[in-house]
Amino acid sequence: MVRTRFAPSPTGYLHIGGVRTALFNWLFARKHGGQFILRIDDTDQQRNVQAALEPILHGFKWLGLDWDEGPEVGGDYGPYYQSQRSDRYQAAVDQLLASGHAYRDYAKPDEVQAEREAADKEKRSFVYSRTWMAESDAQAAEFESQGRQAVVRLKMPREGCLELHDLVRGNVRFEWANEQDHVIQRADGSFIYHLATVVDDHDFQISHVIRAEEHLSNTPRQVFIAQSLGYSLPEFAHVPFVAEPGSKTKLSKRKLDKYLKNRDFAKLNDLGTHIANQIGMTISAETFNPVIVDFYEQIGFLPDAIVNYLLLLGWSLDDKTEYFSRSAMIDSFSLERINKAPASFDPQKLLAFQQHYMQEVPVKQKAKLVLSFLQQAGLVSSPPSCDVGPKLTAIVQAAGDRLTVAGDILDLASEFFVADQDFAYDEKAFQKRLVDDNPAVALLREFREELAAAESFDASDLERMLKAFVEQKGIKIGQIIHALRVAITGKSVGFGMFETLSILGKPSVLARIDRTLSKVA
RNA sequence: GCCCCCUUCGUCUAGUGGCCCAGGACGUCGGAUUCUCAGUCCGAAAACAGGGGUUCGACUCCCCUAGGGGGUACCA
Repeated sequence: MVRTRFAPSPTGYLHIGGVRTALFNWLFARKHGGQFILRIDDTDQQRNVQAALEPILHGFKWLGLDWDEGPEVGGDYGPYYQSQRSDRYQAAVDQLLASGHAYRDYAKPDEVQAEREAADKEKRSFVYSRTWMAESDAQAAEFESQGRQAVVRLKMPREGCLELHDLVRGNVRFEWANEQDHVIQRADGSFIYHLATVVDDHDFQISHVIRAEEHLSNTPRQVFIAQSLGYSLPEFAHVPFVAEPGSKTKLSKRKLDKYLKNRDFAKLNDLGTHIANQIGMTISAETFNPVIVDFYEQIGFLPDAIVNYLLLLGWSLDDKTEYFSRSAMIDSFSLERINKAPASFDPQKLLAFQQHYMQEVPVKQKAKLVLSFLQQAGLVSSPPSCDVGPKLTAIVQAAGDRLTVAGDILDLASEFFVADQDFAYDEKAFQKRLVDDNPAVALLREFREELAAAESFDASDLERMLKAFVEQKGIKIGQIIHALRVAITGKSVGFGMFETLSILGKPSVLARIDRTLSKVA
């Protein structure tokens, strides 16, 4: 039975690199009909674990990565919160102590530190002298009488080596002599991650530990713990981390300033803040940026786009397949095809996937996506009045592929939702197309009358009308259409002209032209 | 310092000794379409880190160097 896990710590946000690792775990479990488990790494967290966990669970749900055991769903192997598993960890430590695989160490931190520095000075690798190792209760009592406190350390082998087969890396070899007597329980009784994770993985019967590459070097000590406890070993697969844009350094949420210097990253970030501002979100770079999954939900990305992009960040099926449905990715996923080198996060490619998936969304559904942005921006009331539905459909239809992210609707179509007297003019466009000696102004005046007399405001009828008008005048369509666009939308760019006229409708179009004409005069 | 891992176009990648004077995708540049902007279509430039081996033959195997990254905590 395949059982995989992802262990988020409740930090209040879901990191994009973490999701990628989680995705691989999820995919592998689903592919083999196994379970995907969420375990909460809250050992060093204070209160508010639930509050800090909520956005993370929300992110998983939004992306469609469901878990079989863990918070909210429970399971037979719980508890799934590390903070509730201390008795298990204590039992493991006791067992290790009893079997001689660990010992109480009464060294003071600075004493160990001194040894470390001495080794450093002599250019040899540090190995703890075990000077304050208590081998008997009597010795322990003596150290304690000196006012010393104990930590529990692993009594690591000092010769031989460990050979491991990693499902991504292949065979890896470690010399035991290079390993320290790592601490597994602190002086205050709390437990170190490595101990906890080994115990949990065993208790949860995890079959495959799929985690970030940074844990590769930590694996020997974990193997030592597991073997000393008599556990059978899970398979390991160390996947490369997601790197910074244009770099090989691990992507982190703390180096935002640096990433913002990357053009593409900055562009994505700007898109986000632009939309956030329009919908009145109060944001800070701490909680709202492209490293955090929530960012994408807030500005109207599609989960499928993100998941597909992340899938290909370090994994590929072959030399041509780019788009994967959920079931296709589950079918074709394998650990063996995960790349060994870190892959850097490319905002442009993410956007390209988003564009592709957005193009596939049916108009009805796009209208729904877009509606919430218009409501948040205060352009449409909630609940919307009943004429909004058809109008929205027409707008989304007219927007076509211009809509990449749902939040784009605000730039694309806000003029359709403001009063005729209130839409704003792009002054540059106005100057270019509508200063009073521009011949387009007279044409506009004339065409206004034709529009007023029009019986139909269907896009196709309007197109026929303008073409006839243009032909009759002996001019090119460009000589009036740009002026018309500015006159009714205030902007120099937009949807197809005839769709725009049609969506606005006759009364609005006439009112807007009149308003513009009076501004020209 | 020591240990471990990694290294194909700007980026994501295909490539498991001859199919590769290296294929695809994003991006870039050029062109076409057009009422603008998108989109779409066509085309171009663009990479095997370097050096030694092994082999009839190396992007593919081995060694070295360089570069990058991770670990080395009473962090996870």
